[in-house]
Amino acid sequence: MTRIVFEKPDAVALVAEVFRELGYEGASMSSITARTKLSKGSLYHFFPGGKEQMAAEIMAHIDAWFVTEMFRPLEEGDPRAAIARMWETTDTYFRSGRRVCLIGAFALDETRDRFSSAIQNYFQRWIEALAGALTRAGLAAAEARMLAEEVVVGIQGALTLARALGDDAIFGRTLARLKERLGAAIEESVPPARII
Amino acid sequence: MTRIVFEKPDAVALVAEVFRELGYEGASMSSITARTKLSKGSLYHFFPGGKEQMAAEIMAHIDAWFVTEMFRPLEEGDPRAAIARMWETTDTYFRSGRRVCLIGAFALDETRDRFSSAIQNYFQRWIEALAGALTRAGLAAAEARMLAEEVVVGIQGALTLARALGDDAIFGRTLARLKERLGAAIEESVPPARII
DNA sequence: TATTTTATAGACCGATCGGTTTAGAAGATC
DNA sequence: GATCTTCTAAACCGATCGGTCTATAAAATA
Repeated sequence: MTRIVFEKPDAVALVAEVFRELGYEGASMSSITARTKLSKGSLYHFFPGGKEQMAAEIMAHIDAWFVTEMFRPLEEGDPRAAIARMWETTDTYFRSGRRVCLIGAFALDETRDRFSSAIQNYFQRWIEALAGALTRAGLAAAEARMLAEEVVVGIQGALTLARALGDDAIFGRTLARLKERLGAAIEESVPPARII
Repeated sequence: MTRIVFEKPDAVALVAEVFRELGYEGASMSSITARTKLSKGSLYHFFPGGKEQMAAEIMAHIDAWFVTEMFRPLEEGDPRAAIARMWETTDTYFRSGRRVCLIGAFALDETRDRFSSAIQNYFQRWIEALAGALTRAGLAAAEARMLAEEVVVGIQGALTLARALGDDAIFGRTLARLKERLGAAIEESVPPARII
């Protein structure tokens, strides 16, 4: 028999796609083995805690990726550059609306109760990181916070509607609209010194 | 033994709440019987087609409700009044963000493939009905369409984030923001005759 | 090359899955 | 009140569930 060998990071990524497509409850062990080609033996070798551990590690992996690629730049880097990068990262990560947000999907059913703190942390950090960047770009804290919330809400909503309507274009339009709105808000708030 | 008697409309509503909480795959027959107090006998009497029929009838029921309470008024009634009513209906129906959108949740995993046309119709009609009302209120068709899309996207995103953050307040804030934006757009487009 | 560790394949387990059937209670019709 | 239809309760079904276990192949270490 032909034996296929996997490394754990690959296993995490492969299983993640199955959860993304089928949801936590919808992803049965047999569907995971069928779609990833990982046998049950391999899966339980990498994830002795079973489905729950798989989901937990996947979420941690996604979170870590967003932290380095998006959150930390927003928190620490040049705000305008980091925001520009955020639009690209978002569009690329979600494959222009064709890929659902696993963490957002987990939030909707009772799967949320299993992973509530991971889910909460992810969205909270996204909103706060973006709000921080907007504040450093010159916006008032309250306005920055509201706009950051609007952006993350818009991204999640657009992902839902892109799937619901079977039309990715809505994701691109939403991203463009949000980008413009943020750009306009930053423009308006340029410090007086530069206007005079 | 005490026998509990149900009528079908009640059965639909009760089962709907279970799907809402657990998702389509997460809602097992045993969890449905446990939460609704409907026995398997009753459930298969009302829904001989099993889970799939339950979900289909629930979606049809939700759709019909939205048609009479929201879509038709937007399509046919006074646009400003219908839009005002829409904000109230939305807030009430989704219990200020504590209740998820079942149709939106179904859109995210492969449950979508079972009910794709019902899901698509629901969101398409919402967007088009609202765009129609905005057009009749004086907006250009393209702007109306964009704003309508923004509103439905915002509502869906806010529902996701309300659950994810465990904070209903975001739903109210989003609704208020969208309401204000729509109001401003309508104000701006009052016909010249009324300005002069 | 011998030994040990790591990872894979798949049979196997009890529990639960969605769904069916049967017996009979409650409601409706006469 | 007899009859018929509607509806409920729960035992029951094969299939699938998530998870365990064993044998062994491959890789790493010696």
